[in-house]
Amino acid sequence: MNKRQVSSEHHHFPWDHPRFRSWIAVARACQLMQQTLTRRLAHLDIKPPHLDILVNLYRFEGISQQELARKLLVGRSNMSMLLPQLEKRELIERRSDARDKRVLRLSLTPTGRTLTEEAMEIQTALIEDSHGGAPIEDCMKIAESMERMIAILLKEDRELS
Amino acid sequence: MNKRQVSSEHHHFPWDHPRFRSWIAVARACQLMQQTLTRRLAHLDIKPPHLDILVNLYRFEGISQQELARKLLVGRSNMSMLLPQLEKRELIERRSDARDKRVLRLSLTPTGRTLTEEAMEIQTALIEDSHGGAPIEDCMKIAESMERMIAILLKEDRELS
DNA sequence: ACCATAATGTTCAATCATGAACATAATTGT
DNA sequence: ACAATTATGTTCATGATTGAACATTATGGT
Repeated sequence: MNKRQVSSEHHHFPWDHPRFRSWIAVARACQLMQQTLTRRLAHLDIKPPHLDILVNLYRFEGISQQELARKLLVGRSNMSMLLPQLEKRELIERRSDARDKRVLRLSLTPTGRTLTEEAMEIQTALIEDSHGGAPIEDCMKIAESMERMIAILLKEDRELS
Repeated sequence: MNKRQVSSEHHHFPWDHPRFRSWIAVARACQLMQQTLTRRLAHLDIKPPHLDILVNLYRFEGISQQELARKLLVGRSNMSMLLPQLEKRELIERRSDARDKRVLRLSLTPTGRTLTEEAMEIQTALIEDSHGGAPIEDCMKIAESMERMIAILLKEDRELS
């Protein structure tokens, strides 16, 4: 059915659109995934936002707070609130850059690295579990679709700044 | 040992797993979608959580707060916080059920209905935009995958209650 | 009928995320 | 060189979400 026809008809509801239904499913799956991950991480005393940070520090040693915030699609102020907590727990370190005195370079402590590895195991296991043995090719196609969407949405983002 | 070392059979880092990368993409897409939707709804003075509520009231007239919370995968207390706001703005009504004096039956006011229709247009348009003309069949496959995941995760949910 | 249990909704304190306003440091244009 | 602009990080007030404790009402077992 044609998009234009659909949107000009009288008796159609958003939830009758395949794209709409599909997107609702994606959103609900994300929500559930977050909640389940929160439960499974509870015994490590970290939450999904912390894990996101730790994984990125694991991957990109020496990243700045700004870069980190951009990768995570959150505000800088969010990092300013969360990172000192992780620093107090001695999971991460913040050292100021000699060249640019504005930036703080982030890295994991040995303790933080160990914790991150444990947490990543949990996350990976959850992702495997929740996929229930679905074929890898499906995953790849989903990833493609999502990355296209991300590109489109980021473009809109940048256009209004 | 080289961090970047990856065998074709065994993935050493989470981000080398197709499922992991795919899931990260899904999560980021959701995040961006929420942020964009928040911006596009701003002039109506509602946010995505409010829209979720309104759409469900549009669809399921007379639903209770408990049922609504279950559909939205949020806590009952969340509804107790948000619904009075919408009621004060005269977008919804809450009438107590005669048969069961515990439950409050929810419905949209005419104003609320109109606002909901406007907001749903915006949401539908955003979903269409962000998909960038991807084929409907891809959407359907994604929906299937997500619904399978939702089923699996809900099962785990119920098992520990 | 009666007591125990479950279901529904509210309140409250705690936590998370955000944007605006701010301070400091770097960069650019002239 | 210097003023204007941009970039980085912090602080603060605000709003969203949660879970626990609570009050009220239904339901079930005896």
